[in-house]
Amino acid sequence: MTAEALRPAARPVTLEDVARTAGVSRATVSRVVNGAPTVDPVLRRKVEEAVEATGYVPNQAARSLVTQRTDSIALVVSEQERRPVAAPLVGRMFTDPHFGRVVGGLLDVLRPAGVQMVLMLVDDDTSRRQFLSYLRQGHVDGTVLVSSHASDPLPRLLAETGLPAVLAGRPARTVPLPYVEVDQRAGARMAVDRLVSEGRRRIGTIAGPQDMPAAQERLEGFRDALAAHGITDAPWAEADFTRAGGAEATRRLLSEHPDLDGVFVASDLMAQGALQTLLRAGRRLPQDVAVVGFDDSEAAGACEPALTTVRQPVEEMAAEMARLLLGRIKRPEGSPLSMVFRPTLVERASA
Amino acid sequence: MTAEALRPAARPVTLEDVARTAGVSRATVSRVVNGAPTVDPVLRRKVEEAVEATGYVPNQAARSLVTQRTDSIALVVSEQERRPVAAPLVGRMFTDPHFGRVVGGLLDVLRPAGVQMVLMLVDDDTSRRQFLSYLRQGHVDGTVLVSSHASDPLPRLLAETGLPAVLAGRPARTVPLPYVEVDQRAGARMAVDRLVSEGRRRIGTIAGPQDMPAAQERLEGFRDALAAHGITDAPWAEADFTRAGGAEATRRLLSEHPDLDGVFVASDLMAQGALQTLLRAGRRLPQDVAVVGFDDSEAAGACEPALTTVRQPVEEMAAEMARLLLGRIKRPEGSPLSMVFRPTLVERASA
DNA sequence: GATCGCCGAGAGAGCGCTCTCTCGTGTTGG
DNA sequence: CCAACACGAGAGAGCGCTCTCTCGGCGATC
Repeated sequence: MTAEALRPAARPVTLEDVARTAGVSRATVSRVVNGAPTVDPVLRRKVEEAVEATGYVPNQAARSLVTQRTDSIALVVSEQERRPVAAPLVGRMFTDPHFGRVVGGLLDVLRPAGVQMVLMLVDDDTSRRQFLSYLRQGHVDGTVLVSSHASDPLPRLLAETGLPAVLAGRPARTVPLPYVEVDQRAGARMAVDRLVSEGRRRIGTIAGPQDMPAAQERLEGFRDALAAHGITDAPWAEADFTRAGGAEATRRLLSEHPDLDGVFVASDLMAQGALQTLLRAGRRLPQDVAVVGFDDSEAAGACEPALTTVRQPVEEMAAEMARLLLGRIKRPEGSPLSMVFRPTLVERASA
Repeated sequence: MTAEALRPAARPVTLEDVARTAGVSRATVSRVVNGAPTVDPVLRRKVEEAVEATGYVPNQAARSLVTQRTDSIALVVSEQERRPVAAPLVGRMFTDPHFGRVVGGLLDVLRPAGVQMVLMLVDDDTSRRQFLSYLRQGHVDGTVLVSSHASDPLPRLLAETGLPAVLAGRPARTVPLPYVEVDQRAGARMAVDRLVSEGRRRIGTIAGPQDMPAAQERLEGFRDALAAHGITDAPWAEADFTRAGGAEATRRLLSEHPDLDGVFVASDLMAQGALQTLLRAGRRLPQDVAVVGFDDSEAAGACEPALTTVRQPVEEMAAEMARLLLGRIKRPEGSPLSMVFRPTLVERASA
């Protein structure tokens, strides 16, 4: 490696430079770089050597300008507007291990495809406007949108741009965009079936925020499953998908229904809080109260007792989102095909 | 909004179009869009109306091509090479809540600056090469590198590109790049001081992987602090910064030193595992064994008992990295100025 | 009243690349 | 042996934008 190669201040190497050192035209170098088949092997070799010698790297901006592609997509997290006071710096979504799994699953497909991922946060009108204009600027070829609140206008606005996009989870209102999600109702049913098969009859649930479609469906699935077992009483408390929220909601639920012998908690993180509350209330687990979580996060196995939980294949779902999106980028006219994954029950000690 | 505006298939609006509808030249539109001062207010108004009417959004690729800037940076996570078998799809880094806090802190500074963040994972030669060539392509203006392993060649390679970059944490080998980190030794000292002031004398530590500089320094700080208190025996066990690893290492440590009355665990996640092991071994916490963690993650407060821990201001540190990077992008010739933050002790129930 | 200077706007040259079109060469068939 | 053809390579026209340079018009100066 020459000193030249180390100095980026020097004029960057262009196609022209490579062409000159290889003794061919710009067009030929372009063909070689882009793997066109119609190049004489001898010339190809010469060009490759010239590329090597000059340290040439294509300029993405110039390429995008003519191809109208950027080979990158946006991962957009749309959160509820921050409250004016005391909110953490930036949304809590990023610290949720669930989100990390989504990122991992996406990258697993995007990286081999040579597609980069831009991470964006939308949490108010300004950032929403910025994001939409960013999209229209053609800065990314498509979008994966993580939007959890039913009232979020972003899925609709995104659909209206007509640009390729995929949603993480079914939107509250029907929108002409493909989505990927787990069968929430089936998951809740599995949890209830497990609790019932363990002989539990006084079963409650800690539900997620009822302005989130996913949380709504888990609650509805819970109720339907209980009804299917002939149980009409379905006590529940709402929490915010955090550990602390789960603990607090469990306290409320327990004070109103001290005789509970089973709980379906709509996320593992909340289940951690629920277990804590139950233990502190003197319940033995699972003898007195059996608990089933949702997600099968890494923490589930580390709970005390280890958490029986409904597994959703987050990484595979994320990978599928990436594939769906790349497909739509390639053929935008195809019909928006969604995918619903089946959850499975992971049996551990808590139920 | 007209039907036209909704149809992206239609030829996108360019500067030329705006210029025509406003009855001015391209140059003037460009001046208005970029806020140049030397524009007649009347014309400016006309242009703004034309921009509004046409729905014009500047093309980033074209702009980058001439300005040589992209207004985006890369957040690069460099992990140890994956093992060939049984490794999870993509590195575990993303599911670590610590990482989420870093992302949040970065975005907090980048968003107001209008700078986008591209998330990249480097975990083998191929992806490293891809990343470096991505950089040289000028696809991003700078890099924030999260690299934790001492043997990682990436910090050096990154420095050699001469492009703006900031490191999360001090690199093992000195490299001409600014870094941001917490004073690891001081943190370990705070933990030990706390344990000693609680009357503990038989103190061990669960250290992080000793191929990570941060983990090394915490261990060294631990030893130095014990020595300062006249304690020469410093038992320790190494773990991998995971919950399960922390639990396992604690088992080992405890079997060799059953009389331990205090433990400094080099991360909260590992501390969760340590608490579990200690409880299962019949120790009362904190009466029999006091425990101090490191990080002050969200989970620390949710532990049973709540974890006394060394807080590092992750979000502020990340924000500082972003500021440092933006500064270097603006003035690359400035000297690479690093920052070391002071940790604080958060007192809870475990020690 | 002529000259100078200044300010604001337009003209136009690229930025580095892709891609179509054209042309020259080698190959095949009649 | 020549026409028809295939194929590989070069020429050149942009992609949409910024920015320098130039120029017209105006007020100030002598």
